[in-house]
Amino acid sequence: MSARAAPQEAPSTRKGRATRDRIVAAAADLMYRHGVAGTSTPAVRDAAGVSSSQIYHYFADKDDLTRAVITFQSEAILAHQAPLLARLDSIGALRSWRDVVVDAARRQNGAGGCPLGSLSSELSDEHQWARDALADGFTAWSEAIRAGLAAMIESGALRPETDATALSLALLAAVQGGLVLAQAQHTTDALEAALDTVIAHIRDHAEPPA
Amino acid sequence: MSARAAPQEAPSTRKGRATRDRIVAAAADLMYRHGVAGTSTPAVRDAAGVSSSQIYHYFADKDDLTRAVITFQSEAILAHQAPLLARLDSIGALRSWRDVVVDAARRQNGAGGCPLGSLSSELSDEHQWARDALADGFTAWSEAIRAGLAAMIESGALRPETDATALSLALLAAVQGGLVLAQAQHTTDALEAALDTVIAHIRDHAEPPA
DNA sequence: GTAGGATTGGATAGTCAAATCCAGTACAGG
DNA sequence: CCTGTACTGGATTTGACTATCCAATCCTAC
Repeated sequence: MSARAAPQEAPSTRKGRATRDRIVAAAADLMYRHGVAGTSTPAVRDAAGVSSSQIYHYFADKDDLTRAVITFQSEAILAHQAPLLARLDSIGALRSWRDVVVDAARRQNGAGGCPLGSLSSELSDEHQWARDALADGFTAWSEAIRAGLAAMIESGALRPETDATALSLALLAAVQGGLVLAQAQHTTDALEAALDTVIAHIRDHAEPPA
Repeated sequence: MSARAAPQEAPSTRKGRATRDRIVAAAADLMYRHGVAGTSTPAVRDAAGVSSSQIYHYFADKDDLTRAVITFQSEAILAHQAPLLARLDSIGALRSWRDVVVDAARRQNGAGGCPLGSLSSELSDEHQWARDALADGFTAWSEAIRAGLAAMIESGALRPETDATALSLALLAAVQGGLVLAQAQHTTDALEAALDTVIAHIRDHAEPPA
């Protein structure tokens, strides 16, 4: 019984899982740096140190591997940001989150953009399955931001009537747009301007009157 | 003397110019819908109704054609938005511009994203020449927005100390990020939230006190 | 330890895109 | 008109990539 017909999500042996993970990690790295179309399966094979057949043993085709990469990147971003977003309790904490995002972009001169945003831009129009997976990733991300803002409302750091949903979307859009521009302009100016503007608006409107 | 060695920017005959323009327009359309990597030269050939050799008569290679497409899209966007941006004289005019952007995105359900943003996301990391051309396009765009805001300052619609440069970058980032999210989520919610937040901030801070 | 599925290696079809070649046609200047 | 250059058509070469095949090896359960 080969896995060919329907590659399993989880290989049954420890070694199999390790191989599968290595393939996904290598593919994620290459696709982040060169795009999906710019990443060939031979390149993934070499980077992961496996042979061609492994890839097609664990994944039905390149699309299936790409889907795994989308999931991988969604989880990586959330794992990285969730701790920060879960601890939002003041405008200062929001600014700290801003600094983390800006510093990350600055460290690589804007190169790469957002792992999720880049994939979305390349795949969303073309593949329904990709758009669904990417929309889920973005929704989880904006939801994490929204939850952080909701906690700030709860704690009294923001006014009760604050529209946390709209503001979380505005913040996420600021991140995405700022990163797109950082990629082309090699400056985080736009990213900073966008985030600072939204955060200033939150400060002015959402902070309870002294 | 063939044009092969260094394809001229402008064919000398009327017919040549028409052919070249047809190729660029077809390539721009295909690359907008399917990405650069997803657009083959045979596809461009068929869409433009020319033969393979025409493409390589007018362009050194696919990269050269892509460069022409970037220029084409930059000019198309500016041509479309400049009239609106040149006439900014009030917060209401800014909101009208916002509506045009949002309506355009809504009409296609977010599909396609920004013609310049998509190209940037795909090419900026990989090709220096593309990043330069795209950065120029974004700079011209943000400059047009900045000039509009500057005119509002001039006319007294905004306070003199308003940072038009930062706000123009924030607005452009809001557009780019909102369109990225619209592509994946098939909603203009994030685009609207981001633009509305920045515009609200401008209203609150930049309008002169009554 | 040993049987049988899980995993691995590498060669190889089959497909398609990028770029070139060369022969033929259209057109502008004299 | 006529000559040379601009332009056009389509076959073709070359190379890369996706996906498959099958034999060999490794593990794990018994």
